[in-house]
Amino acid sequence: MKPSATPPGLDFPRPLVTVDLVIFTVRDDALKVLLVRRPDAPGEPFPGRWALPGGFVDIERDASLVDCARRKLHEKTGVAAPYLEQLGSWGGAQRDPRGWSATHAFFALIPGADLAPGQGAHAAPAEWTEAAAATRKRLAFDHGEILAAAIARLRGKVEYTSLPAFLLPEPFTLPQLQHTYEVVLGRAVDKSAFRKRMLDAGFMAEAGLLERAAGRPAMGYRLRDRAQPAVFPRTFSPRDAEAPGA
Amino acid sequence: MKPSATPPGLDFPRPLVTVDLVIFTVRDDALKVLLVRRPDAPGEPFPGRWALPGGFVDIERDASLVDCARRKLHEKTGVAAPYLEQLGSWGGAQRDPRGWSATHAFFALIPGADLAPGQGAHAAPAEWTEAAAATRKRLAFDHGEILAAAIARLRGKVEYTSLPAFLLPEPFTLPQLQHTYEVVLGRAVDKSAFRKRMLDAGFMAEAGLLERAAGRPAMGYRLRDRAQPAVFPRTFSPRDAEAPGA
DNA sequence: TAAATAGTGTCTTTCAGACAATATCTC
DNA sequence: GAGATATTGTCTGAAAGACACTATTTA
Repeated sequence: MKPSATPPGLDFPRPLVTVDLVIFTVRDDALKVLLVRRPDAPGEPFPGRWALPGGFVDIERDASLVDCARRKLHEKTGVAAPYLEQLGSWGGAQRDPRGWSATHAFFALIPGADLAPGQGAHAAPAEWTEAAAATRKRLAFDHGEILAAAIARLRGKVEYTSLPAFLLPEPFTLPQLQHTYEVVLGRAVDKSAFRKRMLDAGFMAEAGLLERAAGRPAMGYRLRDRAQPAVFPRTFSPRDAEAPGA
Repeated sequence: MKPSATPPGLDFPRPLVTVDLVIFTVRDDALKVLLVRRPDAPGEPFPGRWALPGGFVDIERDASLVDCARRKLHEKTGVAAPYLEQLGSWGGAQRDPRGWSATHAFFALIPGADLAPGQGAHAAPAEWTEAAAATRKRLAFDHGEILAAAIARLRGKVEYTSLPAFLLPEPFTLPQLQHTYEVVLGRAVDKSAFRKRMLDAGFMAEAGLLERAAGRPAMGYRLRDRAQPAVFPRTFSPRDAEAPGA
């Protein structure tokens, strides 16, 4: 172990350091985000309030910030290797009553099918909340602001990336993917143009025909790269050119 | 003042928290970034190495991370209100020999004309380095990685935003702006298409004709909003669709 | 008038959007 | 065949890229 005495030159107060997660999925035709309840124990800030899942960085266990995020995500959802992207950091004297704190926010996309209702064997009660409804809740800390930034980033990127593909279990069909886009964007997109764009981008590989409940079977696809989304040279509807994340 | 005793439940070791800056400007037809030399004092990590400007968050002085970034930027360059954007955060057990540390990286764009050579009345020797050359130096900490991320973000965003306008002193002309784009992108862009795009985006206001050394005077422009860049619905050259930041 | 730089016009190609038509499955 | 869903084809309009042309200054 390392010596516990603070080296000279470093004996000044340090901020609290946390990692928070905005975990998205699409379920029941709606974009949902995972919220947890703050504990009610005495001394806890924002008791009983809804908050983003997260917590302090454990410098004994976590080798890096991303490791910490991945660990917390796995604890909450049971999902091991989702799409995970850094959203940004928020820090200041006022955001946590326990003192100057800085949080590193990540956002994750997980397939709807990966969510058994009670999954994530963790203590705090968690709930999948519709994104629009979640922004209207008065969340703990500055989590309302972080959530809003995450939704803006997701919506913005969906206009010109293949991000929604990470919200679907594989293999998926083009109509399913289109539906996911429409749910996240909140508007309909043209079928023909959509298919041309997706197929031309070349980020999917065919994975055999999939039977459907009714109608013609659809081609199934898998992602060629589960780590990085494809980027399109144009946004979907030029009429509302919206900003990218960050 | 607040009690100095650590409240119960918070008595675990905390990471070191820093802010680092990637400060860009365009000067002498090149994209440049500000580097500083690490001190040579004993106990200092990476003595004598080049590094990004930055340092520890001072929880007494800095109300927030952005405040801290703005303060350090002003100390180094004398520039008060530049374009400042969060780049991301890097944290882990290995990046600083003094212990588990997390840095919040920002990137700033400042006009070339704002740089008197010796400006920024600060101790450490600082130097404007060509961006490409800076990436080849062996920087302290993980600053090489941070710098690479900043350059990628800048290049990516320049494809579809008005960011280069923040690298010019006002008022500026369209040919000057085009030249700045070309310096950052490292390739020529078509004059006609460029002008159409910039003028249609409507982020500039006319500011009177500017005399030039030779040739016809050019219209001067000012930014309507010095805080936010304009976003174009398409990238410049569809042939290389490149990713946005973050 | 020549040189230099700023600004505009025109043509072509590309491609998203709209929407109609066709294909393939179940019942 | 009817209904449902998947997939493809065709037309059109808007806009970017290429590039030639015009405009306004100084020497």
